[in-house]
Amino acid sequence: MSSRTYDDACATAHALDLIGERWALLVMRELMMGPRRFGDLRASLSGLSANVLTQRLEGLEAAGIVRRRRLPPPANVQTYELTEWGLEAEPILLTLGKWATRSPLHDPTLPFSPVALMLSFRAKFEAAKTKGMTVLIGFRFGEESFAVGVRKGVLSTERGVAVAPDVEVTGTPSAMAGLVYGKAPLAELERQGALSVTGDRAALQRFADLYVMPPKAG
Amino acid sequence: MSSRTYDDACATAHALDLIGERWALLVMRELMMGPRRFGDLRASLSGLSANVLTQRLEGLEAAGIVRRRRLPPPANVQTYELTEWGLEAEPILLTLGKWATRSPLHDPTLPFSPVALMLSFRAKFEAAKTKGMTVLIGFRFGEESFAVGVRKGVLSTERGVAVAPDVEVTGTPSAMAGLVYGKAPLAELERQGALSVTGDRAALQRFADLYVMPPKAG
DNA sequence: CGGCATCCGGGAAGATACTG
DNA sequence: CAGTATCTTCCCGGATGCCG
Repeated sequence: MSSRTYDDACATAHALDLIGERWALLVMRELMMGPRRFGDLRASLSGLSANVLTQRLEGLEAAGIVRRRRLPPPANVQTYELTEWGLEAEPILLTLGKWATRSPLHDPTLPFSPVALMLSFRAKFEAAKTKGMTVLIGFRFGEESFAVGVRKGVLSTERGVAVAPDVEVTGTPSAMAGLVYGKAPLAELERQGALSVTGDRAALQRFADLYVMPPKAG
Repeated sequence: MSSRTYDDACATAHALDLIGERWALLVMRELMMGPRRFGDLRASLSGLSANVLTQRLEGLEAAGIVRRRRLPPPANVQTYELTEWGLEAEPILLTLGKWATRSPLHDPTLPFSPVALMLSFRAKFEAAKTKGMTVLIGFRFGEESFAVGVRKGVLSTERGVAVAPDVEVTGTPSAMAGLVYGKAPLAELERQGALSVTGDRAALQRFADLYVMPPKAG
């Protein structure tokens, strides 16, 4: 792929040859919840310029991590999606995220993409904390909707509108992260208009209470 | 750290801000089995030039991942070691390695550092396969020695000379990888002089048989 | 507008030489 | 041995423009 290789038989080094270039893993992150279009990726990754995105998609496609698909007419648009093997890279993203949560330099006030929020739910989920909890939450972040459920100690996160959810939340991923990770009071977030909630607020709060932040390092 | 940041609240993106620069994760890899000196790192990471290594060590130190320690006289040399939090990054390396093992482009004939071999043992170890096996192996790769043991379904890998091992192996990490991952016949490797073994060859073979390669992707 | 070339400035990476 | 200084090369990031 990249001409600048590590020339190292270690599989970890080879992984970095494949996906160690700037933006590559974040492009993969945005594809983790399903296919996306060129413009979607560009919109979710501010700072990534079009030419670099083109290069990354080419590289990832050549490596067998991303596949491009042209939808049949009348849609006739091109989408990018992860291959099966590309999807298997999810633990890499989750492990990186879990580790960096302890960084003293981490600034949670920066922009937060919807997909990143969903993956963070997966990364920090602990089945042992659910105690038989069952809940289905519908999220709406602008145009993007997600259904998040907990059932029998298993977390499910899917793109799409939730059917008959216990509670529906509209707002920004940042505000939702403030509730879950920053432990901001739900009533306060609603009062500010950062989140608007319809349905079972207590269920949403129970979901947020599943998550606790590890102590900072150093 | 790096002035070129992703400006993204996602913890995964922040991780890449911290350790996403070229060579950073491989420097951390070489520190995973204990403190090392500047020259050790350079020797293990061919292609990494001194100025870049200096920059990475400075950056990792500023981020709280690496600590530099000056040994007291008469040694009086400087060593670099991972902080506690830096050590916690090990799952990142293992996850990357496990994923990349399925890459069709992976070339296992390239140079292989001793530490990389030890970490690969950890990454691909499966307790369920050990079936009560107990074995202690001493490895010697040039100046570097390691003790690798399996006991009660737990793998231990430490730097240093093994005491009363079942079997001792001298050779290169690549040759050992050929035995374990390439399933090269031990007798053949010995005949070629790639490995020299004293002690219980069957125990070494049983250890190698713990490992199976997953199918390539694509 | 989506996708992808092209050009350019700045900065990081890579090789070499040099210093205590 | 452990870095530092310098120079070159190449990648990244931004802008522009071309086509469907």
